[in-house]
Amino acid sequence: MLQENIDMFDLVIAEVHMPDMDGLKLLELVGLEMDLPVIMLSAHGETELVMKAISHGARDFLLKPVRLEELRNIWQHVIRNKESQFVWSVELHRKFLETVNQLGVDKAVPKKIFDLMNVENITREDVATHLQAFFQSFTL
DNA sequence: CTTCTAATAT
DNA sequence: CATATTAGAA
Repeated sequence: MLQENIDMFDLVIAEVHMPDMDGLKLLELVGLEMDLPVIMLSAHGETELVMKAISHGARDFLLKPVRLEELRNIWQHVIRNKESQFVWSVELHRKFLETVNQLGVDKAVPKKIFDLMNVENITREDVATHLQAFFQSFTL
């Protein structure tokens, strides 16, 4: 599945002990052929095993039973690295300001600014957040 | 149902 | 601090 559809996966969580393929081998394969974080899973926390997994490139090592919280944390880390954080360059901010002025401060609402700016890789939410921060800094 | 916005989380 | 996410209002 991985080899056919890399794009569909963000994260691999693999049991160390598997019927046919050794979890460590999978780890090596994935690490070698694709750029996916792999998390190893096992019922036993033998130091040797854990260290082996880590040194083979595992991002983390989970012990069964896995608590929901751990899973949550890991997922969030993966997401965070995956989607780079939006950054307001000086030019972008300039454009933003122009647009706001053009609309009139009272009529400047995220959707309108967003539509008018017409910038790639930007979302309405990005604009909304920036607008919020902008007003906030203004009232300081 | 979409969008806004204050509050809150990261 | 800057940006992201959420909740509840509009």
